[in-house]
Amino acid sequence: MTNLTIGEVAKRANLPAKTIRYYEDIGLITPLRDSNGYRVFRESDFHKLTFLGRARALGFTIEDCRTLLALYEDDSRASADVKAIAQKHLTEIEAKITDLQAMHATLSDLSQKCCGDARPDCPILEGLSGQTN
Amino acid sequence: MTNLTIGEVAKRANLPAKTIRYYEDIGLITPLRDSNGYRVFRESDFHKLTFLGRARALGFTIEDCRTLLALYEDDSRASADVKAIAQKHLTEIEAKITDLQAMHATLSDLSQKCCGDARPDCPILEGLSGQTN
DNA sequence: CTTGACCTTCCCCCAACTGGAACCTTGACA
DNA sequence: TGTCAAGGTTCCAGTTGGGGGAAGGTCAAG
Repeated sequence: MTNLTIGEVAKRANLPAKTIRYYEDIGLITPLRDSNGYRVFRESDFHKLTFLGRARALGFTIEDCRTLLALYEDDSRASADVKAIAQKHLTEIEAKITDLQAMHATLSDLSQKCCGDARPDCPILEGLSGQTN
Repeated sequence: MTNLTIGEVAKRANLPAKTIRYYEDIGLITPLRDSNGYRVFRESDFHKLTFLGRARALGFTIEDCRTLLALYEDDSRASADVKAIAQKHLTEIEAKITDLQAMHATLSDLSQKCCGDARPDCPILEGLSGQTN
């Protein structure tokens, strides 16, 4: 249960093996190696991988994940440092949502005006071409 | 007013010159060339660029832009073809918004529980590490 | 002894640009 | 005429976060 191959840890952490190799490549994890060259994943590696999986699923960048992981490992961290990263990310998420909502509003507006039949008249194309009509 | 250099058309279309060169590279526009090798942009090139700028601002992929531009140029198009692309894109935007809202909900939940002071106790890290607490 | 399922490294590919190097052209000014 | 800055040109590399696939090593089962 403690030492896993990449395939086993991939299943348990629910991450592609490719992704795990990539995370080692960029220094997020450092699994041991067996005499045959195979990676050996300890519990601690598995925990880091699940941590990374969740953080990525929440949209944190790899660099944020690196920082969060370091804070996670640091018993003397200040929770303020973690919260600051989370708040910054929340702000970015809000900005993206706002952008997408604006796009959606504009495009659904144009789309509603387009009857979508066999004729060439198209308010969507007119809107894109800049006709104020 | 009709023939522009890349710098001039970049200003008017509000696009970086680099982006315009890239659009030529991938065949979205085909400006003429002067005897000195400089690109020469006609009105029609300018119109295509503003069209592309707007379509990209609405989040359409380059390939969607290529298709939309072809439809724009095609007088015998069916508006249904345009509308189909728009509707598909709207659905994708909606999916992204939903994803981001879910991330936001989870993360703001965790963040609210974190007092964010100098102490190490941090519900955000606990949440990321998978503690059901 | 071979087969199939693993594992390894390596390199290229994706979107949609952006930055920078090295070099050419043009117009203005001394 | 020399030169300088501000344009233009091409080409190459890097970005994010991996994915696809080749070429080859390893291991357990039959």
